[in-house]
Amino acid sequence: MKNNDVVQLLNEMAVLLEIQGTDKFKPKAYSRAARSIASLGEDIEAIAARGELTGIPGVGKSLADKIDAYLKTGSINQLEQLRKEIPVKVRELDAIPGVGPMTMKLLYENLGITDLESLEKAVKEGQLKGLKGIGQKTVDQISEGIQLARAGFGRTLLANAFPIVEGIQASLREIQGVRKITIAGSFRRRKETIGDIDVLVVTDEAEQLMNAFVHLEGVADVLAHGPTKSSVRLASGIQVDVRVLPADSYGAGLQYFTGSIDHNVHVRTIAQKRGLRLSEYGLYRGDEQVAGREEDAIYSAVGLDYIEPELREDKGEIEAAQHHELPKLIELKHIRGDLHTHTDKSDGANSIEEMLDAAARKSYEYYCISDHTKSLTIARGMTEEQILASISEIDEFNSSGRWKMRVLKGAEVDILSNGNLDISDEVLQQLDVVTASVHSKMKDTKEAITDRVCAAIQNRHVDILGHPTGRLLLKRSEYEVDLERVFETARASGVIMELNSHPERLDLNDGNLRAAKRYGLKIAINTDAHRIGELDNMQFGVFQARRGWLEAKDVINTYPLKEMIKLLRK
DNA sequence: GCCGTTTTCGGCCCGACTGTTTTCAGTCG
Repeated sequence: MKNNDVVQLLNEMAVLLEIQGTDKFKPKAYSRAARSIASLGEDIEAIAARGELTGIPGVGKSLADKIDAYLKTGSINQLEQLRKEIPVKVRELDAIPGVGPMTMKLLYENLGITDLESLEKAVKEGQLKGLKGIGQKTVDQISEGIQLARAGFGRTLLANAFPIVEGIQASLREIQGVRKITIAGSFRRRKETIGDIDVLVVTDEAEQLMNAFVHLEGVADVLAHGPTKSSVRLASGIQVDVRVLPADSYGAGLQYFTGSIDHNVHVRTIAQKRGLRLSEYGLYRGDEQVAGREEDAIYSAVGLDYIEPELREDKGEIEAAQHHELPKLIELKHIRGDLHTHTDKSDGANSIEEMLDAAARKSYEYYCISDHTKSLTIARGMTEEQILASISEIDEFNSSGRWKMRVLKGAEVDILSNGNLDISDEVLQQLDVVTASVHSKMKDTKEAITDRVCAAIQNRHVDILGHPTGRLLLKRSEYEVDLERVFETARASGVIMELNSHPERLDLNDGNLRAAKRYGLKIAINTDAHRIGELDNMQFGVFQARRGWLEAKDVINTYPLKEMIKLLRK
């Protein structure tokens, strides 16, 4: 997927245009488009192929042409031209906190600095001090920033942010005067990875809170320390921002700090058109506060239905809210079972009984055991004989009455490089749920992988396509696959797409879930649990499903057993 | 460069903090 490349190029152009300084708003338009594409989820090449680039918020005719040019030729003329005029390695310098376009311009024009290396040299030789607006503190900040840029402070998996957030909340709660603590930002929007943690606090003792906050255990660096806004970097690298607001502004603050930025800009523009002004302090007509204490009152005062945080990406949710057409999002309580789980019969850590006991504690109505199959030797995949033995075992479990829920017989079969499955049809037809997944040759061409997947899901025994893009967040990008063709084939064959809930997978992602829904496909939210604790990952799948605008009816494992079975292929 | 219950031109969200300044520009979210 080239989405990230396009994002980087547009961001680079935004900075270069800002350095050029001819038009104040053009760079903003480029950044906006970049953000919009960054949060797409869907493959931008697929969108371009449909000729729908201008359907992306913030992308008009001119940017669509540039993106097209990049996808076709690998370069954008205007960008090459800009790079010639201003040979600053924007992407390198932009990674330094506190250094923006104006600083880059100053450094380039006065000292000829174009990259991290030449900047570091200039700092060491003491050339920076004396430049207009640069004092010792700025030099120190840049010096530290160079190290940070080199270290590359990345994003954090949503699941990994949970314990950090809990720790912060517990510490802040102890501080005198604190009345309310809420985590906003991308964490509240349940994005698959988060860049920082935004904490909103209502307190009677703002100064005391901020002093305590910047001295919390684990704080490595204080980036800002004011009476209403402070910012630190933890030793773990993650940045935490705290905002203090009066109780009367709590709802407005929550709305504002939950974002996303594009969602906020859009809502504020609507407020403006109604003669109102919206900030984190409230919604105002002149000096009079119209709303502010409650978040939902902000939305209703500007004519919008309440928008769930997971939808706040300015991807059509505001228009839907105006027309009372928002989806009624799926919730964890709707889930009646898990259709993709492992045991120690393949590469799981727990026995089948241990997994079933744990699943039963979740009051599931059904639960499917789906261990790997033989060609995945690294996972000790099961042979046909072993699967047959496991089928008898599960039959016995079901008749024993030991577990109230129905135990379903399944397998996660391997899609071989020729598109065949590694288990015979005779065995597959005896299973209740067959999930087919790609685990090998992920670097094949797009055409080869797409052919392979499409061939596999046309096998009439396949019910679910497992983790359809194979990505591992922050580790491995998705394999090249034409999802449109896969969705088309799945629709024709009645195959269900998996939303794998593992925090590193969350595959399909939000944008692709929406695309799958457009194709009329049903989704199965599964944990792919390899140990008891991972059964709890179901919540992350549900978060992602919500970001993909899914309702309970779109997800097969929200249906009662009999209806769910009917939704599977015959 | 984008965009439209003020529309195809003329707008473009809003505020906090910092460092370097005597009133503000730059950066960030």
